[in-house]
Amino acid sequence: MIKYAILGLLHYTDMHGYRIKEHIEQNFGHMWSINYGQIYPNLKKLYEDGLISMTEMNQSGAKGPTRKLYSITMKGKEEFSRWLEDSPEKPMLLRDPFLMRFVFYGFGNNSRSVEIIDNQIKRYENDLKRRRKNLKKWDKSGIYVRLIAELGTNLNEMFITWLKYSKEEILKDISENTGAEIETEERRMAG
Amino acid sequence: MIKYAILGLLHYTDMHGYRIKEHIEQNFGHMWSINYGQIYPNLKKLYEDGLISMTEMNQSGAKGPTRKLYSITMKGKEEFSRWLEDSPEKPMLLRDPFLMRFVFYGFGNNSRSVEIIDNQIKRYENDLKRRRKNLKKWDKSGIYVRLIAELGTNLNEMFITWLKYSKEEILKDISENTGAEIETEERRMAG
DNA sequence: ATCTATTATATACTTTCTATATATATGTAG
DNA sequence: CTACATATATATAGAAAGTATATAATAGAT
Repeated sequence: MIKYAILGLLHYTDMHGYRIKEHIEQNFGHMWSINYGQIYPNLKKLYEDGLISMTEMNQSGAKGPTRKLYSITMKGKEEFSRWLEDSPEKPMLLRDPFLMRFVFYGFGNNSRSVEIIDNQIKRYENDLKRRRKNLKKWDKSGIYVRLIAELGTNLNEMFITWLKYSKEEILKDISENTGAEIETEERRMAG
Repeated sequence: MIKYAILGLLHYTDMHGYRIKEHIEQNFGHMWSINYGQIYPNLKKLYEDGLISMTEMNQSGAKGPTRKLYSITMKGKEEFSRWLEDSPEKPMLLRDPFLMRFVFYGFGNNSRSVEIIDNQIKRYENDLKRRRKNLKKWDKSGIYVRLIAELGTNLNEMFITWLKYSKEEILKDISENTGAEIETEERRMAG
């Protein structure tokens, strides 16, 4: 899929690997993150397959080694279009180390869980602030990019609401079962 | 992370690989999916590291090759607890072949995009129906599992709302720029 | 007696992700 | 003026996650 993300970005303008990462981080960031270890091997493969072309830019005065500027070819555009109009095969995949832990918090220490939830709330409130500030910026990038940005803030808002609700529910649960909680605590200390 | 998911599940009861997959699909399904190719190598590794123990069950009358029943060890429980109380390092990762395409729909055919969006709406409305039907089922599984199930339906609802809103915005945009739309269509036909 | 379905394990392969090495130029602290 | 930090840029090894498929054993249907 990264392959197609790169082909998509090259529709806007020619880019080299480093710039592609910057671009993704600015535009998709906090929803999507990428790594050089994903970009460079993909560029290499795309080049070998003739989906992109390359020219080395021996820019004097610029920092770093010579840039390799990539450009999408006709063949690349064709394959991208085919992919774009395909029905998305696989369902959404949500992978979150916090949520992965959350399901198992019943086997752990309740007060530590509440602590971690508080941190998540802070984190996502900061994210939301930043998102809202940048929201207008996307208006000029076309309707689809704008809508994705709005989805980002919606998701963020929903998640914060759920986190706060969860915290209340957990605190209620703790105060209702104080005896059981002490028992778990003792078991934890013993283990 | 799959490693810890397995260790977590083994807190409930001893299980073999096939059962673990079933369990994950029933409980985390449509939010999380897993594969034998992920389970068996992980079980092997966990066993070698002494985090789980294994007994071969030569059950007469049962189908298939002998089951390998795994059980979490003290060492396993300790490592799991350490992980559980850790602060989640990495941010949420959302990977969706539909959304990945969506950002680039500006380079494609608008009516095809609307078609795909309609399919997504149908799909998530079915998901939501199923989720709501199963929601009560999780009440007995403890507060954290229940809350995760509620997050699932919240996410589902939010996404459907956004999809319907997006569709309207796109249709509005199309009717506002009919000239531009015809032009893109012509270009597409020529390419 | 053969075929299909179900239960179960295993592994090769690909893609994605993390970590780190390397090259070059600029700015700055000692 | 040298040494060190910082920014730009490419590259690759290795780990983790995900896909595809092979294999084995048994029950039940044709």
